[in-house]
Formats: sequence, structure tokens, C-alpha cells
Amino acid sequence: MVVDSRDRVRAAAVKLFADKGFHGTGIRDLAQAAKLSSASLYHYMGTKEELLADIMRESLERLLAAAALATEGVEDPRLRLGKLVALHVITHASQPSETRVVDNEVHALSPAAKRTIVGLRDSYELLWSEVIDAGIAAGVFHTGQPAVTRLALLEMCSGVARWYSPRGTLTLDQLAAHYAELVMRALGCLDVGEQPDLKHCRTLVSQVWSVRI
Amino acid sequence: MVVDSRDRVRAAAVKLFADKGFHGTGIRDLAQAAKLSSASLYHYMGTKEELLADIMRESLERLLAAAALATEGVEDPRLRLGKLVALHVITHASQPSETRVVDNEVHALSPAAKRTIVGLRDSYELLWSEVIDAGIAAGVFHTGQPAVTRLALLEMCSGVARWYSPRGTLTLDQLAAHYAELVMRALGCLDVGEQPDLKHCRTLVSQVWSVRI
Amino acid sequence: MVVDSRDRVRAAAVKLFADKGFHGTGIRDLAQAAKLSSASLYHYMGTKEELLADIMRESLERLLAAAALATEGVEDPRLRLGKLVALHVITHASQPSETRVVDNEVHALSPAAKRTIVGLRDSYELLWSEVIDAGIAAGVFHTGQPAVTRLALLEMCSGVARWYSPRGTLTLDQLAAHYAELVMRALGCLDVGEQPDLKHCRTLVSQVWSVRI
Amino acid sequence: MVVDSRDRVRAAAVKLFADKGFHGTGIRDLAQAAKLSSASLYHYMGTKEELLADIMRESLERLLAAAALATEGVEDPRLRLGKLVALHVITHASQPSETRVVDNEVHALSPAAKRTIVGLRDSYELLWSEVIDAGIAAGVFHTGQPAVTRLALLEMCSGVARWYSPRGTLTLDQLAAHYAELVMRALGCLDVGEQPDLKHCRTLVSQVWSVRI
DNA sequence: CATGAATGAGTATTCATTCAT
DNA sequence: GATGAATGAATACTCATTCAT
Repeated sequence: MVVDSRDRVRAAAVKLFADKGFHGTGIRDLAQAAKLSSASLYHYMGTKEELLADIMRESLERLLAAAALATEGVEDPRLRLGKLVALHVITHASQPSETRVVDNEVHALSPAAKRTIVGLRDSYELLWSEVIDAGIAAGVFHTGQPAVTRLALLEMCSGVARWYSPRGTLTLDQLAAHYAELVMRALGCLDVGEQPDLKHCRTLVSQVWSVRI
Repeated sequence: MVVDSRDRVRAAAVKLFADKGFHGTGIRDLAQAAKLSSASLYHYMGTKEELLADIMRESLERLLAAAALATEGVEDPRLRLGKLVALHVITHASQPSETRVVDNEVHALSPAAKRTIVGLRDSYELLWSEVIDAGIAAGVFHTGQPAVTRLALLEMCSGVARWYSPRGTLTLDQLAAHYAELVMRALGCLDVGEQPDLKHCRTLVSQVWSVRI
Repeated sequence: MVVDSRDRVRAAAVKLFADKGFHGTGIRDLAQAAKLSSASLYHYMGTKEELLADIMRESLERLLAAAALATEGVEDPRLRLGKLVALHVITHASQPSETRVVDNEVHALSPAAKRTIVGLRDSYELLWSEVIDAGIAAGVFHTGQPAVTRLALLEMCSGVARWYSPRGTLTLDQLAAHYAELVMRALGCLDVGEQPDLKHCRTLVSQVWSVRI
Repeated sequence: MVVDSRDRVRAAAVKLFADKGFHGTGIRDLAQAAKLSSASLYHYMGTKEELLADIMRESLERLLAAAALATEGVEDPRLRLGKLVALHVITHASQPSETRVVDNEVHALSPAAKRTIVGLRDSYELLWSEVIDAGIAAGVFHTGQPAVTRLALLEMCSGVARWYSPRGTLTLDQLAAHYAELVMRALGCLDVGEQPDLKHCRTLVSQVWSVRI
């Protein structure tokens, strides 16, 4: 079962890197969590640092893929942003380990890997940038500092990964809806227009991550 | 001078823990940055972990002290929250290393230290909780999920430490004002009432941290 | 071979702990003597202190096992004590490193390990105590201070490990016979009765220690 | 009070070297026990190793001095040996730390210091050797192995330092008398002749060590 | 596919010692 | 006479990684 072991390694790494940090996670922790000897680990990964870079790259690619799928053909900036927010929040709430690794462990990457990862992250943030600018141009969003606002909203939405628990009272859809409202309010958007189909957003996240949520 | 070396160790630790993480920072990195041998380091600190806990505790105590000073006697929830936001944002923008250590390195603490630090952090978040609840009760804030909203806003404001640069175009006051606006909008507060005295907030931060900002 | 390396580590530790003391022996000395890198050492041991405790525990268990085997079913206190003395002296003369570690390094044990080791040592000394008391009761031993006498005789016999050399003129059997005589005289025992079978005692020691002597 | 501090250092070293071994005792332990900073320690000692050698040399010189004083002019081997035993036992019982350092820490000495110390020890053991030989020649002692017997008796008497407590039921004089009897019996000496003046022996020990016992 | 054995380089921390004040 | 500051070298132990089997 190559696949099984590989997945166990991946899953263990994601969990441990998220919980204890890349440098706080030893290869032996990884081996134990993956139920493998530390030597066997190396059948399923390159170096520990390549494993980290792979995890981060894959996570960002999934986020980008979902965003592209969700916003394809959507013209209205309010709906586009609504979908981005829903996707982002659902992803961070349902894949908190993966997203926390992406958000917190960039410092552990080698310069080369860092360039790749930061490039992907920038591509993703560009989607937010463009839609916010488009909304301002269209007169539906109002903010004196679009760049600052984008960063503020992204941080707010990413923060979900740090505290959301599926065992709490909020469903993913309620969470996403609430954040969408917060974002629209922050952008001074009174008439929010058509709402994103949250079920569809969840399905998209579910597909790109190959998980049931 | 004792003070000098001790301060250099503290400053080096804050910077390095913030940039490379606690586990990513070696005692030798610390020594080099503090211009001391690694053995000499131990004249000015206990263990590396105690150093981390000290830094986090001090930072949280300063944040709490500033918040207490700023909100003392202020009744209007909008003004109270405005002050908390301004203080929080100015602190995170002007002391990004300290605040990122507090926000990101809790996982590296021993259980005992973690209890202390999380306790302080909870005390601080309670201030936000109370004022948001008061605002809702007073009918000036509107949100269906006060707890979620609090977390969302805190994450948004803390995120400042991850990207703000004093070399950018925004002054601390502009930044604080913008975030105050975002917060009020997110809380559905149309009439924001009296605005916090940003200069005074900056002075408070300056005092509790003993720095010029 | 696993066994080989493990045994080399054990043997090196016994020799070095005996010659230079636990605290005087570095992990690098151990590694060099075991022909292993200091990192590889840790495949075959826990901590250095656990290694010490293991060595001491095993040594005492062997001593106890031999004593139990030798005295099983022997009623006459003179013969029982004779066997204990012979066993003790042969063991200390043929395994001087092991026995000196047991006798000299108790202070280096953690409190928990110390309890275990002292407990075993007390069990062993109880055998001497009981047989001396029995001999007094039977009127064959005469001493005003049984406890002091026991300690004096034990110290005398253990001292063998500090000076006996197989390259000297005395064989193990001659040594044991001489000590048996010293002990009987010290106990005022004029008619010593049946003598212990020294060859059998040597065989027992040989078996419990898995060495040829 | 130079003398005071010097004595405190000496006393602390003796106690700690005896209890935890030379290598188990840190310079900081020493400083703490002597109520001095570790830097100040060096006003009263050379290196740590010189301190050890000094302690051992002084102890052996005192033992030799007492033995010389006690046996001066005594012709009868039984009385000479009786005095040596009494002195040895009283010294080991009343100065257990000093004597245990001498007995157990030779391995920690540099080669040069070791030569000195072993030389002194040999001088002392020669006194025992000579008197035992004289007793055999005189037909009052009977042993087939004078050298072995000497070592056995010395180890027996030195062992006192490992277990005697002044808080037990035995006085120093009772202890010395008991050991003297054990020694005579071990040497097959039925008619022990004149007994050593234990009070005088105690006084001698008291004088050479400058302590009240 | 899996792993026990192995290790050079690294970890945080302590060592005995010196010296300027 | 006394010590805070300082350190090079050492401490026990862990690291990520390789490789023969």
C-alpha cells in the first residue's frame, strides 16, 4: 500500500507541522505518527524540508484551483468576493492544519522554495486585490485603503484556522455566511446583491481537497 | 553594563523568535545576535524556554496595562472599543516582533508556562468580549455572533503585525484610524460617536513599551 | 550484530565506571571504548544514568541468584556462611569492575533508581544477617555485635575487588578459602565443620555471570 | 577572616567530594556550600584538582602522624597492631568524609599527585605490614597469607567510614574495641596481651585532626 | 517495502577558570 | 577580600539522513 503509507506520512506531517511547527517536529515524531520507522519515511518523501514545501505548494494550488473554479465567469465583484470569502473561510475551517502550515511556516523554507510558495500566495492574493479594485471601480465597495483593507480581510478570514472547531455550534455554512457579511460591511457594501451558493462552495472545497466536509 | 547585555539578549530573542520561530532559533543564533558567547547568555536568562515565557508574559502584561489605562472611566462602548482597537493595532504595528511571538509561539511553551500565558491572553480578550456585549446591549453594535465577531476582529487587528511596515505610506495613526473604521463597519455601527484620541493611544503604547514611536 | 555492540557498550561502561567513576566517565569515553560514535551509543542504552542503574541492578541480581542457588537447602549456619563468603569473594575477585560499580556509584543514581538498588543490596545483606544470627543462636558463632560484625565482614570481603589480581600468586579458590577462614576466626568459630565446595561455587559464579573463570 | 573562609572551603570540599565524588561536585556546589561566589573560591584554593590532592595529602599525613605517635616505643606486635587498628577505626569513624575521599577518589588525581598520595598510602600500609610480619615472627599471629590478611583487615577497618554513625548505639571506644577483637581473632591471636589505651588513641586522633571527638 | 544500525553535525546547557573592578 | 561578567571547551543527548540487508 504505497499510497496508504504516503498519505499517512503526509497527514502526519501536516498535523505535526501545524501543531508544533516545522522546527518543533522531529523526523521521529513524523515516523511515529505515520506508524513507520524513520528510515522508511524516506521512501515516501524527499528531505523534511521538501516535504514541507510540497505540503505548502499543494495546499496553495488547491486553494487557487477552487478559487478559479468558483469565480469562473462571475462578473459581479460582490458575488466574486463573496465566493472567495466563502471558499477561503470554509477551507481554513475545514483544513486548519494545512492552512496554518501555509500561513506560519514560510520562514522555514529554503530561499528557492520560499520564492515558489510566496509566488503562489501572491497569485492568490491578487484575486482578492482585483475583485476589491473592481468593486471600488463599480462603486459597490468603499474603502480609502484598498491594499490595507485586503490584508485586513485576508487576515481576518485566515484567522478562522486558528480557532474554529467543528464541534462548536456553528456549521461551516453559518460561519462562511457570517464572514461574508463581515466582509461586505467592512467594505461599506450595503446592497450585497446575489449571495454565493455556500453548498456549492463546500462541494468545491470538498473536491479539491478530496475530503468529505 | 549589566542592563545593556540583558537588553541585548532580550531584543535579540524577540527578533529571532519572531522571524525564525522559537524552535528555529538556536542558542548560538541568540548569542551571535546579542554579541555574547553562548555561555555568557546564561548570565542573563534561565533556560531558552523561560526566556520565551518571560518575553510573552511581559508583552501581554504591557498590552493589558495599556488597555486598562486607556479604557479607564470610558463608558461609551464605541469609544471603549475604538480605544482597544487603536491600542491593539498600534501595538501590533510598532512591536511586531513581540506580538508575533505572543501570537505564534504558544505551542513551544511548557504546560505550566502555557497556562500562565493563555490566562493572560484570555484576560485581554475578555476586555473585547465585554465591550462588544455592552455595545450590543446598548444597541450600537449589531452582530448575530458576538463571539465569532470578536475572534474575527481580533485576528484582523493582530494580522497587522504580519505585514505593516513603518517604511510604507501609512502612519500609525492612519492605520489605527482605518482599522477603527473597519471594526465599526463590521459591527454595523453607523454612528461611531466620539473618536479615540490616537495621539494619546500612541503615547500610552510608547510608555508601556518604553519606546519612541 | 546487535548483541555484539550492546555487549561492547555494557562492557565498556562497566570498566570505565569502575575505573574513573560514573561522573568521571564521559559519553565520548564510552563511545570510544565501545568502538561506536557517541550517537550510536544511544541505540543500545537509554540515558547514561539508566545504563548505570541497569548495570548495578543486573549485578546485584546475579549475586542474589548465585547466593540463593548456593545456600538452597543448606541448614548448617557455618556451611551457609562459608558458601556466602566464597561466592562473595569469588564474585568480587572475578568481576571486580561490576562489583566496584555497585559498591561505589550508588551516589550517582537518581532517587528512584537508588531505591531499587539499595533494596536489592539490603535483600542480599539480609542473607548474611540471617545466617550470622542463626549461627549465634546455634552457639557456633560468637560476637557481641552481630550487626557490626556483619558489616565488618562484608566490607572485608568486598574489598577484594579493590586489590585482587588474577596475575598474582593466589588462585580464586585459595583466596576464597583464606577469606572463609578469616571469617570463621572473626566469628570465634573454632570447629568450622563441613567446608564449602569451592569448585561448585566457582561454577555458580561462572554461570550467573556467563563468564569462564 | 581569611582562615574562616579557607576552612569553610576545605570543609565543604571534603563533604561534597565524599558524598558526590570529585567529578560529581561542581565548583558552584563548592561555592554555595562555602557561602562564597565561585570566583572568590579561587582566593583559597588552586585548581579544583589541587584542592583534592591537598585534602588527600593532609589526611594521610595526619593518619601517619597519629600512627607514628601512638606506636613510638611500643615493642609488642599485638599492642602495636591494636593501636594501629584503634587509630584507624576511630579516624575512619570520626572523619568519614576525609577518609572516604582518600579511599575513593584516587582515580581523579593527576599522575603526579597520584604518585605522592599513593606513596603516602604505601608508607602507612607498610606500618601494618611490618607489625603483622613481626607478630608472625614472634609466633603471636598466625596466617598463611600475611599480605592478603593485611589487605583484608585494612579493608574491613576502612569500611567503618561507609556505615558508622555517631547517632547509633556504639561509642567510638566500643567500636574500636570490637574491631581490635575481630583483628586479633582473624590473626589467630588467642592471648591478646596488653590492650591499647582507647582514650589515648581518641585524644591522638583529636589532636592531629584538630577536632573534638 | 521496510528497517536496524550507524553517524557527523547539531542541540541546549554546564564546566572550571580568569579578570577587571 | 570579593564578585559580576565573561568564555572556550566540555557536557549529555538528539538531529536528519544514509545504507546494507
